[in-house]
Amino acid sequence: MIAKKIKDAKATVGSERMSNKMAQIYDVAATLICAKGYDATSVSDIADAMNLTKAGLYHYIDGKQNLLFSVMNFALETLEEDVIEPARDEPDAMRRLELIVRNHGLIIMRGSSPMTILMDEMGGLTETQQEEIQKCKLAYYAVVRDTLKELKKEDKLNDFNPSTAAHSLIGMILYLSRWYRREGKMSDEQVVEELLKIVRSGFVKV
Amino acid sequence: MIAKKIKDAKATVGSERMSNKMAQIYDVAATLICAKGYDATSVSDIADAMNLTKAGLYHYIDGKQNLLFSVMNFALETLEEDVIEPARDEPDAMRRLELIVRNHGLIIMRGSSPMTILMDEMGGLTETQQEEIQKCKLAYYAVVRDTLKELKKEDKLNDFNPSTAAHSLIGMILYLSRWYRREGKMSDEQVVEELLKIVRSGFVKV
DNA sequence: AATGACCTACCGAATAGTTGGTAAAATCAA
DNA sequence: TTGATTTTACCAACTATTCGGTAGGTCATT
Repeated sequence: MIAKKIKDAKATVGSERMSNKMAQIYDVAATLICAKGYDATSVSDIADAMNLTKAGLYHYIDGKQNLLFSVMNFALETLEEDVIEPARDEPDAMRRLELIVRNHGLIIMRGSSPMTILMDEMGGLTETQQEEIQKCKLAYYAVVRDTLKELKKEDKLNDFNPSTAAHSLIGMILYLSRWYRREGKMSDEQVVEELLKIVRSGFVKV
Repeated sequence: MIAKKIKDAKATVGSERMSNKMAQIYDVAATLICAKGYDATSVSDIADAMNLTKAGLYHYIDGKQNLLFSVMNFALETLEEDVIEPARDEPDAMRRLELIVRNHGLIIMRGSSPMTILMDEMGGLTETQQEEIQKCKLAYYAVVRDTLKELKKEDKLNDFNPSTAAHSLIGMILYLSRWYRREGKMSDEQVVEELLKIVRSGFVKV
């Protein structure tokens, strides 16, 4: 009880409350940008959705472009924590591949708007920012490709060019955001199972 | 008779020149929009690229939005002529599937900017226009799905949900525009072969 | 008194689209 | 064929609006 009070008090004192608000801003911005596109979303739109004026919102952010950059970095953190980290901890290449498909697929189907923005709104960034994000994307792509290469070494992969196969696999996963609807017939778990079937029989030697 | 022929010829020359110019406008617009995005491409940008003033360009188009719509319809015509028509003429489901992957893949890798726009810039359209384009996209998707269903009936398809498989396949193909570079190591034909390998071993029973 | 969390009111730049023209080409009448 | 008329293919200049961003203020909390 006392502990809680202290925690609450501390929360009030600045940084946590601040970062709560920042998180909320990122979330609201991501939702809007994901729905309407970066250029079509004005700073005022975001401010309105936050029940702030534009100038009020500018108290928290330092420009529209940097806000987009932050949202994208948030998406990359999610990707790192929920997909790459678990994959790194899995020594078996086959299970690692399945983990990647499952975790990345679920993130997208559960509607992570930052993740969608990460793919669609690169043009809104500075060239420097683009390069930084691109570097992270390539690192992710490398994880997938290396896993496929490892499978090939174990003779568990069909005779594919691992690079093309990795891109194709990622394309398949990312495209989920364009067609999967939560109101539809299939649950996200069911779709993951279907994807895994394709991966198992398509990429992996039988 | 001769007079009519001459008139027709002249009419043809006139309207052909016109539609040549229109085609050129669509092409230039598509290239710019594909490179920078719809919102970030101003009508003046397109006019400049056409060596016209904005007012001069407006002589040919009736608004930015309708121009985008026309470009997208142009992409759909390409899809119809170069992918769907050839597929319709192929009775064998297996070969039909291969034709789709090959033809659609090649269009994208050879840099059809209208095709990329078709996927990325739906938000720039009226709702009515969006619905019209979406209808065509769904028709294409249905062709792929029905082909997969047919293969399943012939017992040549692994036990997939044809709907999910169709989406995944299309996602794989469309993603080509995001990673394939003509300056890279692989030729478009080579990539097509890789995709077909994935399709053959992944979607089709061995 | 100082700081954080806002707001009102504004600015400069850019943009989609229009108006009112001109010069040349195409069409038509004699 | 020629002269008159209409149409085509443009352009310079302008309007109205929107947008990203800022200056300078208020007010409550600390």
